[in-house]
Amino acid sequence: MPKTYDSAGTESRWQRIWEKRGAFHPDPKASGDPFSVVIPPPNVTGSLHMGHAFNTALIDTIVRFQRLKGKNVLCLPGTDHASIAVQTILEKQLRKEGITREELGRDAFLERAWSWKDESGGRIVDQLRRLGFSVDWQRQRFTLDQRLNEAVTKAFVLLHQQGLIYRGEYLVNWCPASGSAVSDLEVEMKEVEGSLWYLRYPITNGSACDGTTHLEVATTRPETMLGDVAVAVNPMDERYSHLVGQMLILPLVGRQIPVIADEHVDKDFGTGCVKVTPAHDPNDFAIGQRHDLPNITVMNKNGTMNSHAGRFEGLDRFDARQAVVQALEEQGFLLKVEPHLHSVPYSDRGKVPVEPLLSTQWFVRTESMAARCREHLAKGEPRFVPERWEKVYHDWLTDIRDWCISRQLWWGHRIPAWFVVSETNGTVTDKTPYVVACSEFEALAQAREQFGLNSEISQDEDVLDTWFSSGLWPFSTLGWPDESSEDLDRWYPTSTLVTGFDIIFFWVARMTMMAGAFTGRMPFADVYIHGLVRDEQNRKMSKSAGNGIDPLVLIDRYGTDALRFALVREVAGAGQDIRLDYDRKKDTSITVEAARNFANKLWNATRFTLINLGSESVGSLSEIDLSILQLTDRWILSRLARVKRDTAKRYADYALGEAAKGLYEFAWNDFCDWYLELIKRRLNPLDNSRDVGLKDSLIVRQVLLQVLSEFLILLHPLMPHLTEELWHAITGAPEEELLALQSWPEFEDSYLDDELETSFSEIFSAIRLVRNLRAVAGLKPSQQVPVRFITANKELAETLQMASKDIQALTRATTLEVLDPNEAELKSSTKALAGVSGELEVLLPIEALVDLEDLRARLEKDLSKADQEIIALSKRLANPNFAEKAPEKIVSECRVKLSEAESQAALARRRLADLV
RNA sequence: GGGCGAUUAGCUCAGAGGUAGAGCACUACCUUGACACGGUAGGAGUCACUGGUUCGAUUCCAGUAUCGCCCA
Repeated sequence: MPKTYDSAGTESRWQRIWEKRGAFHPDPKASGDPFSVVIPPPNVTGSLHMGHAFNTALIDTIVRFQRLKGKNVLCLPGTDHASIAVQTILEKQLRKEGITREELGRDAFLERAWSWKDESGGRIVDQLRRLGFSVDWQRQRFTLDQRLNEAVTKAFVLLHQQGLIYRGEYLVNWCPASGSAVSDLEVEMKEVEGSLWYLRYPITNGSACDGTTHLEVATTRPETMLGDVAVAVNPMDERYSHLVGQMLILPLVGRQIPVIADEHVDKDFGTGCVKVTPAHDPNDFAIGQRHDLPNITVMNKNGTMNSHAGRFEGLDRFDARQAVVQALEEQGFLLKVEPHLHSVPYSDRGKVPVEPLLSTQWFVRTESMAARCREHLAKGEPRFVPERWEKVYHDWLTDIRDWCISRQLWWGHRIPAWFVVSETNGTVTDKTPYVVACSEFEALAQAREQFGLNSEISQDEDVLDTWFSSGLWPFSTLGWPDESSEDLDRWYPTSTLVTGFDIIFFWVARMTMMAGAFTGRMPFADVYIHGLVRDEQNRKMSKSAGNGIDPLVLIDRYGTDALRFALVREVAGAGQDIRLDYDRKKDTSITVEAARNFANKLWNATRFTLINLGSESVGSLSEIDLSILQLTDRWILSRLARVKRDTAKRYADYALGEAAKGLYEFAWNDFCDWYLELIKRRLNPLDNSRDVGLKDSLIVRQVLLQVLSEFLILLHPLMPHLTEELWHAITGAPEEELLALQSWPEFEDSYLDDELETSFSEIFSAIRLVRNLRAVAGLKPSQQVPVRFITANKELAETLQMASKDIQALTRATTLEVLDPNEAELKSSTKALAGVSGELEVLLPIEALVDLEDLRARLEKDLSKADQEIIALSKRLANPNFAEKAPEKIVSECRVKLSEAESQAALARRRLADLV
């Protein structure tokens, strides 16, 4: 075994073996309780980023643990077709070639899309493999797969039958960049430095009865004034109430529009008068509905002005703004312009301001679906971890709006609705009736039945929002709507969903709504919500900001396991974001490096074990009599039992960061720093021949093997490749026998020994005290000196006596004595170095000339610390309220501490006095 | 405007009603038969601020400040 761990070779090898063996391809008929997870399907256009690595590390830790616990685990991978993203990429290609998608035609376009997907869409899947993700690749799904496509159609038809899908003309968020409507969730509000233009709208016939000649309106979007149909004021606004009902002349257009009163108008904004443009603003749309106003759309879907804009027709919306303002100014209608900070809705994907646009779209009626989810939630379904996200989910469901699901795109699930075009002279208008069906054949039959045998039908051109299919993911991937699917029967509802808080609305809530509607159950029992990975400056990583960190770079440098461990270890806090330190110039991360070092530490601990195991089989611990174990062995077994119990609980409770930290601590501190050092004496053949014996040498090897191999199982969910490699190295198991498929070592209460653990921490303190003294005295590590412990505490003395050989070995003591103060009195003659800790005093009776100043300073510091503690503790004990009201346990603890501090102070004083 | 979260060692973060912990960084010593991606020892913090509850608050409560996020 080489001295350092090579992650790259090991990782790719085990990934190959796992997959070749179908290790993670479960049989629905197999035994074990089902445990299932569907992964958040990454976008096929994407490449692996830190968010995927993080999410994967968490999911894989959970599912690998459950697999070890004997569950019948399915972890199902897949990708999402990402309508807008794919279409954007393809249209960019087409633009380069100088053609439009319309010229190419739908079928040819889709053909290209599929070949693009086949070539480039697999990249992210291969990258997920490099994370060692234990998913069932044989069950991999894509949202546009034939079966999933059928599921989407079925879902649409069912919802339509239930009256939960409707078609209607509403103001939607129009993304001019992608040429499609988008849902409310795909719109991001951005604070933008804009302007507030004050416009003068003249009153008809020159003036009103009070002589008012015009009204001033303030607007952030002057170009939309071409579509104004009214000016609204607050009914309580005394400045204007007498003008309500008066007509105004719309500048540039000349249309007469009324002054109306609407209580949603804010008296304090601008002038208190707002122009009403129902076809271009959501608030205005609502006002228009209330007052039965017409809607005048002045823009085309590509963001240019239409014929209603008169002479501005054809101008882009931003150019039109300039032109309209200029015209208003020239004609004296512009009063002033003020800088104004306001929120502008931007399209998530297109990165351009969305345009509220009146158009006919398909919507999902969400209220009843959301209500059903709220009912489930009241019963704790699903359970959110951490809990606080439940409120976020609940509040969104409570104040939910209908969901616009149609997209004017081609790549996606085509809406299964057919217009009966024969009813409207062969064209599709808003009035054209339609039928919804699972196939064109059924649609035609329906149309004939309803509209006569000569009916002609034509399918809606639009596709569905990608999230519509993602909403079905937990059950469509398992075979729904085929209710006889074995997978569905076995693994639905799924156990846990693991995802970032940023898609609770987009995805989690949509899945629960869809699942409620189609399966009557919530799609997962638990939702584990994690934070986002942020960069070294705490910024959210994003493609557009260009601050993403490529996980593959870190994997190449430190290994997958190191990256996984680092990410999980950072996540102890409840759903907080994690910040990854990353040096962009050097492509390094200290956090991941630390995890890599941990891997190397384990590699070497295993190397040590192998060197000492020898070639012959040592057998397993269960074959030997536990009572003949040495205390050191019982101690490490107790520590192991504890970490076994704690880790199982932490994995199961999604306290993954704590699990990682606990394992790290056990491995590095308990196992490597103490246990391995303690047993070296017993493993060493020279010592064996003297006083330890062959039998003990065999036992210690068995314990060593047992502890390490069990520990490797505990760590396996976090560092799967390394543990698989090391486990094979020490057990000699054949390649086909995988650690990933072993059983979790169950916690055994009988191994836990609190008293023994306490004793060992006393022993360790004593060892540290000696080492500290040696360091202070400047003794060379190689220099061996006698050590004398003095304590009045009999139990402590016994403990130290019991471990004297170990202490001697670890402190390089030539001899070791444990004395009580009286005995010590008799023996103390020579000058000695002295140290004090609690009730324990240590003397190194050496003649060596050392600078005693350091020692004095140290003792003085100990003394003042003890004195301070004495003051604080006696003050507290002197308070009658404390003795009365504090729990007895605390009070007695306090007394014990006081007496310890007093003895420490006394010892330190005596030693100081000796140091003349 | 409403809501949520954060504020603890130089950095990144844990923590719990009883005088603060880890990793990294730092200092000194050490190539000792697993490991220098290592070992041993060490230094380092008014737990953001102000009040309240309590025998006792860094921890619970209220408010303030700063930062971040979500919703409108």
